[in-house]
Amino acid sequence: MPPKYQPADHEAQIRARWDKAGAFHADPGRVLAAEAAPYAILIPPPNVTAALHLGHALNNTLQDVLIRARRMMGYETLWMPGTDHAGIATQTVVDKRLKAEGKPSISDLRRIEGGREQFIEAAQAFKDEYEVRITHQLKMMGCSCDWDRQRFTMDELCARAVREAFFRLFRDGLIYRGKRIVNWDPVTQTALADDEVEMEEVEGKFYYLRYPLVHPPQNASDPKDAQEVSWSELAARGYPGAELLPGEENAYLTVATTRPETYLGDTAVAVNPRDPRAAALRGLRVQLPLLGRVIAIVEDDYVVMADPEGDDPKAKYATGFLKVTPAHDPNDYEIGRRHELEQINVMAPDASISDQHGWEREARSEGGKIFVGKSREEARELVLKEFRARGLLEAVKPYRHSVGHSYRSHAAIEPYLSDQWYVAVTDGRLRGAALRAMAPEQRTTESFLPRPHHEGDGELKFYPDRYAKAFEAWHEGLRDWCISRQLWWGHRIPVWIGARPVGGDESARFDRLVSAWRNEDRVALHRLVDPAAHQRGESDGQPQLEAACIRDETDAEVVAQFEAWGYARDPDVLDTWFSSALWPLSTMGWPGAPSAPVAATLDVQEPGSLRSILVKHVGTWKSFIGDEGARSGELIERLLALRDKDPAEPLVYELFDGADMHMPLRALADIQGCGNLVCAVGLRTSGVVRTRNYGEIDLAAWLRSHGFVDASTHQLLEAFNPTSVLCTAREIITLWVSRMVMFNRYFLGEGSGDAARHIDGRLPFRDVFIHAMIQDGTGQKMSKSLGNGVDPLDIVESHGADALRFCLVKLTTQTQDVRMPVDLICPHCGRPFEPKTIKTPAGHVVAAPEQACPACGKAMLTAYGVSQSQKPSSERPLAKNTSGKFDEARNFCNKLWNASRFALGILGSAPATGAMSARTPGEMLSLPDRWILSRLVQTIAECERALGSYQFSNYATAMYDFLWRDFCDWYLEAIKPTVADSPLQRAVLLHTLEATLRLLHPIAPFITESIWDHLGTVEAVAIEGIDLTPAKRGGVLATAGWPRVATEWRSEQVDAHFERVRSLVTAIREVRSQHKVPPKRRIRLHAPEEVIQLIVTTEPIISSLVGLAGFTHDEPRGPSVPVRFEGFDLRLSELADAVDPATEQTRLAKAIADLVKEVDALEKRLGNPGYAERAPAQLVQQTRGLLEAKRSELAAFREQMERLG
RNA sequence: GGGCGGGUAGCUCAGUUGGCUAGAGCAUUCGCUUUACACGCGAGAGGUCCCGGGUUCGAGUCCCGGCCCGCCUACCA
Repeated sequence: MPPKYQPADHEAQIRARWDKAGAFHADPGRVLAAEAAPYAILIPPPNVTAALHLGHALNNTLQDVLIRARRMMGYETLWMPGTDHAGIATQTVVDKRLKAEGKPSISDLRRIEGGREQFIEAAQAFKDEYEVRITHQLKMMGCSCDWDRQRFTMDELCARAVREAFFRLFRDGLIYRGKRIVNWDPVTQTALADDEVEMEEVEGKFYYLRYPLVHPPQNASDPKDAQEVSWSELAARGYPGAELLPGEENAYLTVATTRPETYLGDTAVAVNPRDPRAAALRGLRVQLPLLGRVIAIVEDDYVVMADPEGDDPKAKYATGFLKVTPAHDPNDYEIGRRHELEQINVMAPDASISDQHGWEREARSEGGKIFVGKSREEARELVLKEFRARGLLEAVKPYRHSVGHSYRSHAAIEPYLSDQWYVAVTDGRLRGAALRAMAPEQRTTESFLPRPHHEGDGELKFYPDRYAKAFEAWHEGLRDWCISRQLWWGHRIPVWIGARPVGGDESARFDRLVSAWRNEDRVALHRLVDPAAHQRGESDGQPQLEAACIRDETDAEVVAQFEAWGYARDPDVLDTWFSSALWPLSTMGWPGAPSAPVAATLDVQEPGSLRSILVKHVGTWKSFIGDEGARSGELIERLLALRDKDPAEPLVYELFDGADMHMPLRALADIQGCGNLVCAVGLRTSGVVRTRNYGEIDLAAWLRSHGFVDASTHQLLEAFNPTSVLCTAREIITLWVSRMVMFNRYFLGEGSGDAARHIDGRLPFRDVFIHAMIQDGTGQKMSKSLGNGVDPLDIVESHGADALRFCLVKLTTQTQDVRMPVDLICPHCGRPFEPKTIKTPAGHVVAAPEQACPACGKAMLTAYGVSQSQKPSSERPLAKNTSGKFDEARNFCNKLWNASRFALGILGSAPATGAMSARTPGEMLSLPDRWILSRLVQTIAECERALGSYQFSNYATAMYDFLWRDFCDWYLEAIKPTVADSPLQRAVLLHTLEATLRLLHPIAPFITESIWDHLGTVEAVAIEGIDLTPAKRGGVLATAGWPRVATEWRSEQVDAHFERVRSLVTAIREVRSQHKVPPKRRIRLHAPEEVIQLIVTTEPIISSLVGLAGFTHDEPRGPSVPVRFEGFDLRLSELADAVDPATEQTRLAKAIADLVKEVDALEKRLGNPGYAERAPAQLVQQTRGLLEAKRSELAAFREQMERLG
């Protein structure tokens, strides 16, 4: 073993060994057969938008620690890996990339036939690239995922789950379509969920606009004849203050707004009914300047009354009159609903003023047309200009407020009226299921409390528990979830919209067919009625539009027929979180029945010859063989060729009826008649094979790309759901955790069709662990645009994967977010340095885009530079990152390496004795041996406790202290003189080392595996009560047993005994150091019998640790100095040729000063009358004893001082 | 506005039912090529535990108030 641990020399081969051993592949069969308890974790699927940064490294390291520990503890473990398609994020990135490459981007593709498909292809390629990169990063970090089961949220298995889930929710009335105000991103032109909107403080302005008052016009449709209302008229009506205004002039109301341009869509002015002016205004109207539109004055409690002196900023700025724009403001929309106001949408989807989207009337008039085609910003200026010109702009005041921005395009959100799909998450079947799931002790409100003896209820627990509050509060204020997105990249909504045929044969045929299909659950139909509109009674007289949700989009018969009736598929896709919410179900094969019988049937010819079996639900024969040249057509062609023509016959395949998986279908008529076909393929090989017709292919990977899954996939749900824990960051609690709980419980529940009788199913996971966020060195969130994110691979390169992991684990305390100051590594000379920073326009502090190496002076680019679209070159390469934060962990790994190297040197050179006694009682062991075993027992307990309560930092700290402070500093040093001649000591050494490697393996898998490999041949005497079970698969430590050491080895007596040795050694070392005794000089100890006994019984430990030439009862003859130990006066002699009295005086003075302080404090404590009375007697006794000891020590030192003169 | 978290050594952070002298890593001082490790070994120095009250025999820890910092959430009248 080399004297330094170089991670790069080991990590690759260790990964290969794990891979070869199949160490991480989960076998649901063992769980179902009750051979092992399950322990499962679902990876929070990273977005394929970008490579992973340190935050992901933290997230995944913690999961790996948990899963590796449980694997060693004997659980059947599954860590399900995968990635997320991240709809809007990926679409934006891909679009940007297309633009940068000069290829047609979305705006171009929208205009051409097949543009959508073309874009999806580009996105798919992008996804493939990043999926590979992300997977590589995870593997480099040592993540022990079940890589054979890796999923993607848009792969066929997941897509099937999405369609099924949508269908069931739709059928059960939990999905509806409605015209609502949504958060509209005018740049990407899609609706966003509330949580995709970021609030940003902006310096805005309040504009005060005057709206003239008029009498209701005679002819409502022609407002030109509206009569003005004068101030004197208003005064006569009792309007307070009107008499002070010029009586003949036209009276007006002043509204305050931050968005003057929306006045174009105003359909009312609202006033609080308690406002003293309200009564006088009853029956009057307001006429919008330029447009001439006459709108009502409505009374609504929502309106805040003006209060210029008040503390409420709203009241302070308010005029008491609120302009109401139902189509462009969510609150106004609600007011509009209450007062049945018209909704006038004045904007196009790109937020420009438009006469094409609901605003026709005045848009073409003289006053209105000047606005058409203007952007929001231009329109605002124009409105202000026109109002100012007419003397209708009363005032402008600066106002600071937050405005929603798209988390992707960063454009200001436009509240926009549009048709969207919603999930009724506020329904008790969904929200209730999530709230009832919460552990009762973490609840603070009384709604939806868990019911006794109800599966899943009360089982969901948050760690740390404060996060339960966020979860609960979110559900209390929940609104229905907008799930449609006007994007291309995502799961397309499986709904066809159209009008049913009216009258005649076709109508009858429709009724007949559709009713049959509904009975078969192949389609569900709803009239497109917005519940809100329905309430208002607006649904009557509307065209009879219907939404048909088709359960299986490959159900060609149904699809073709609906399209023949003129139904068209909804172009929108689903919110990414819809598929994320199904992650616990879709990755485990839901919906689908276990397909275990397939194995027996396929394997009948040569039992045991199949390495793996993959299955796919293919629907009908027609959909399976597909059209000429289609993807599925290629599939069947190759399957046939590989089975029937290839000499190696690498596979067998059969078709089954999904309803009966015991007998394969052989007759063509049976196959063609079956609507629920399952294709099962048995592979005789694994990895890449050479075929006659298709060159070298990895059959398993190829089949997976066609939607085939491992035959055991459908057993996963039974075996591993609920999973054990979900590890994530707090920003996801609401977005994701809640929705997984709702969906898992709903879809695995029973009686879903009927709200009253629905029974919640089980949870997707029982524990939710929320970990810290990693920020950059100045506390800013890591982001791609700031270039302050760190690629974990940079750290793997500079410090090694284990150091990366150990550091992250040690940082994970219960409270703190983590700041990670980052250095650059010069790509020219390899030296690290602290980068120069700059302030971005937005005020962020980042590394300057270009840097010069302080050592070699050459130039380089930073990630921020690249994000500002600078291109790296050979003169200016991209610099990698590193951070001194990881040094501690790297040093720790090196320490472990060297301690092991030392131990192996000893263990390898001396053979185990012939006498391999099976049981070695403790009495035969030396003090340090018994002590290290006692410490080992304590350390194991601490690690287990920490792991069980997700206190990761404590786990790492326990290992650090045990390995470095106990094992290296004391145990190894103590046994050095004796270990070569003691087989027992060597046995303890070996077992302790091995147990340490096992304990540390979950945190530092590479180095422990590497050292374990060297341990293979070493033998030693067995020690009673130490249980180290061998590796289960491929001889790798990752599958070896967690160390079990009998608690009998823990001994407080032994600990105390060894502590005496340690404090004597420390006391003597202190004197040696202060008197500057050369390290090699041997000194002599003069001590009373009790201390001599301690030394004699533990020899040669103390002598060797402090460099004693000898010890004796005798008084020293030459010069000597005193040492205090356990109240005894010891003396050290032969420190030097002459003791320096000045040094000694300084030392004693310091000791005396310290002791005086301590004695004072103790006296004060005991002098307090309450202390003796109220404090526990044992504690008081202890304090008295301590005071005595200190006093005597103090006296002794003073005496020494006097003797010195 | 509401909620949550944090303020402990020069820096980054531990400190789980209140209880012996408040800990670690880095940095720093002194000494050391001690035959596993200088990514090391030995010995030090360094703290009004943000401020002010309170409860208690006893408060870094519990309660109240205040001041800073961060995050989440609400609000575009």
